[in-house]
Amino acid sequence: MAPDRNRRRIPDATVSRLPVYLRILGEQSAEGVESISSERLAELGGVNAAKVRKDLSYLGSYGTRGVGYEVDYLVYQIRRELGLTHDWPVVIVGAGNLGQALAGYGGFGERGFPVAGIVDVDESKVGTVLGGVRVRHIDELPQIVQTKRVNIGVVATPGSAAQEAADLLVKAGVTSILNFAPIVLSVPRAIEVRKVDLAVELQILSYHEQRRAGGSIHAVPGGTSRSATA
Amino acid sequence: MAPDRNRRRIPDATVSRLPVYLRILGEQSAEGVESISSERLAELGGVNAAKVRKDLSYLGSYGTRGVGYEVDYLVYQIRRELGLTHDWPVVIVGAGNLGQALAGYGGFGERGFPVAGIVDVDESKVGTVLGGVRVRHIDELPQIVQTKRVNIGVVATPGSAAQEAADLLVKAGVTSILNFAPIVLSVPRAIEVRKVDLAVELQILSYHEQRRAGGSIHAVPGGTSRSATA
DNA sequence: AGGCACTCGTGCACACGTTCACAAAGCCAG
DNA sequence: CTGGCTTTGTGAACGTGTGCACGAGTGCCT
Ligand SMILES: NC(=O)c1ccc[n+]([C@@H]2O[C@H](COP(=O)([O-])OP(=O)(O)OC[C@H]3O[C@@H](n4cnc5c(N)ncnc54)[C@H](O)[C@@H]3O)[C@@H](O)[C@H]2O)c1
Ligand SMILES: NC(=O)c1ccc[n+]([C@@H]2O[C@H](COP(=O)([O-])OP(=O)(O)OC[C@H]3O[C@@H](n4cnc5c(N)ncnc54)[C@H](O)[C@@H]3O)[C@@H](O)[C@H]2O)c1
Repeated sequence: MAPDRNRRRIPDATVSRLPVYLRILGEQSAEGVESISSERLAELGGVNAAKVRKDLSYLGSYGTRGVGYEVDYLVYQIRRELGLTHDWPVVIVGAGNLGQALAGYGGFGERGFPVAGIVDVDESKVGTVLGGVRVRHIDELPQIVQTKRVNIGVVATPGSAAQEAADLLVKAGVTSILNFAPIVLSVPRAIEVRKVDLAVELQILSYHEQRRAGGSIHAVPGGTSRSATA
Repeated sequence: MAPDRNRRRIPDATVSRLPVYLRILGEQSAEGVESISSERLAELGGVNAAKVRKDLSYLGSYGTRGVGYEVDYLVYQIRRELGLTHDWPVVIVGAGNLGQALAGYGGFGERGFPVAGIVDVDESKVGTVLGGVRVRHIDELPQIVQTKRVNIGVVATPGSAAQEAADLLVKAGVTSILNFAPIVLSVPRAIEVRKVDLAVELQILSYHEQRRAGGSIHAVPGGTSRSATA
């Protein structure tokens, strides 16, 4: 059945850049800019102009040759393609350091991802209020997911509890997971998982630092020439 | 420091997976496992076995055919390649929700990235103690960077202040930046920047959710008749 | 010693992503 | 209407990443 997920597939690399374009276009729109060229958008987004055009071409031919792209219309098209025409409530599992920071961060709701709930096993945390949301016991997870129609879950538990948290999220009906714990989650194939691992990021930076130091161990500050982006 | 330090470059994709292997190997080592095959490591890391072997081959030929890899030795080699043979102190700019969560997170120090300092412009935050580190005024940033030999800076300010924070980090002598603010930083070419943008991650998940619903939800009433003539 | 089972290391083909380069398309001035 | 200028959209070349398939070592068992 429906062997063809018929819609033209947008390359992963492009999907990961569309949110960046979207944010920039939103800012430009707020500043009253009505039209923008791929060149300018590329500059603001720190990418190549041809890449911008190719990325946008996957949405359709929404530019005007010789002129550029109409900002508001492009915002609309990207939002539509990303499924941002309506809110996606999220549920957070784990109300520790990170869960609290996430709950207390207004940027989520603003961008269409309101926190529908936050749950924890720790009784001492249940009942406290974070960012306007009351922490509830993890047993209430299924109920939250169902009544609030939550599709996206966030795992913010220690690594040792992350797989269990993911299992509970899946059982409750969540179909996408954003995982902050430093482990590889095992989930059914149909579940989309994205991982954010700070330790990995730092270790990648470490690799480059180590490599930079290659010849002589001590890095010399200063002396760097500013990149002249206009 | 032989000229041979001119080690062949390791592909980015591999560098980003080495930390994952490292964590798994550490766990295995702690459990008393002495030897591991590429197949098993691939399973634990959620990747393809051939990929594991190819990745590890960039470090040199440290496996034993017919047997596998010696866990502790591999840990040593990966740590060496990633530059994890010594600590890399980091400095955090911005002691808000996120900065506090980061400072209060022990996992950093454990993995070789101790928090050398955390700074903020907000006088009311200066002096408070987070995760054992006292928040200092941003004017003290250069001093922290120099006395603690910090190479890595973390930007955890609002987007509007992130470029300024990055500029100050660079001026203070930092050469790698981990950016949590949702903007594209402009820095000298020599500076390595990595970005962690939660909004982007959520929007990517949104894309897949929207796509999943594709068949049953009619998002576009009548508009844009783009037939699938390819 | 020889054979066998196992697993690494890697050549190769293919998929995916990036960038260049240019014709086509649109706008505007005169 | 024409010519000149700008910018898009995309074919094609190139680079990077992935995964199969298999030769080459290694250890064990008989
Ligand atoms: N805090 C950070 O800055 C940071 C940075 C990088 C990664 N992380 C990762 O994020 C995760 C959370 O970090 P943290 O600092 O918030 O940890 P934390 O220990 O402060 O909080 C974890 C919370 O999860 C709860 N919990 C434990 N088991 C649970 C379960 N089975 N179900 C539901 N809740 C459960 C605990 O009660 C606790 O409140 C960890 O995996 C950590 O590695 C955190
Ligand atoms: N908190 C989260 O869960 C979360 C999630 C995703 C992204 N982010 C991003 O992380 C960044 C920080 O988020 P937050 O929730 O911690 O914000 P926040 O407002 O709680 O904290 C920001 C801190 O930065 C300080 N600051 C402002 N300007 C500064 C400057 N020029 N120099 C030094 N410090 C300065 C402020 O005084 C404040 O303490 C934001 O860019 C946000 O978009 C946060």
